[in-house]
Amino acid sequence: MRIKLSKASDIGPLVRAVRKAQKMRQDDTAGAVGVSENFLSKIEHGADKAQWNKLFQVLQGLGIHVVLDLPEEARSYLPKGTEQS
Amino acid sequence: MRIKLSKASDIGPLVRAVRKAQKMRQDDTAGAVGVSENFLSKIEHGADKAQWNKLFQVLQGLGIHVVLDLPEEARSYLPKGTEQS
DNA sequence: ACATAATCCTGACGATCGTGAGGATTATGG
DNA sequence: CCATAATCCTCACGATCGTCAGGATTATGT
Repeated sequence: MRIKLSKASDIGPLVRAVRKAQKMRQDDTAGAVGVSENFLSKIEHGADKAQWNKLFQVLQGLGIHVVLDLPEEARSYLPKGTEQS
Repeated sequence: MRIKLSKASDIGPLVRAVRKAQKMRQDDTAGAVGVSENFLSKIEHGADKAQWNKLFQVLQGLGIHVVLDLPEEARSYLPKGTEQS
């Protein structure tokens, strides 16, 4: 299921949906993923100033893949060995 | 052109590739997007602790779309009105 | 090789983060 | 309706950010 973000804060509700689907509490997923419960709570509510690595950590922990859709013209400037998908 | 991120820092080189494809200097894109040249430089080199909103700001400015790929089970927990793609 | 452009690096500053702990508030189910 | 779970909120603290300014380093083109 692929969803395009239109605002930085759009990521929050998606995180929550996936956690709910996992039948987990903020408490455990936070622990399992390695962030504070406070942090996860703020994220789910759309806090958009979080640090990218922490946020990515949460996404990975929940099994959410991040895909970037970039203009075709950029292809030739990509570092070699860049994976598709 | 879709690329899946495997590390948080993977985003950097992609930003650079798109900027190059635009024939722009860090200087201008930074200005156009509303961040410092220093910030953009660090991002392109894989700085992963940047704030998500600033980073997203750069992606948007460059025309890079962010797509989240989440498990199908999460569908029913999504807030209504969630856009696909 | 040279001159200039473009990028990178460093340090300092104010602003903001993420965490932990504690208490309020809201859901859940018996 | 009540008890408990789950989530949220607030505060203070140390850590880190993003910006600016300046100088170094690396690319580019002639």
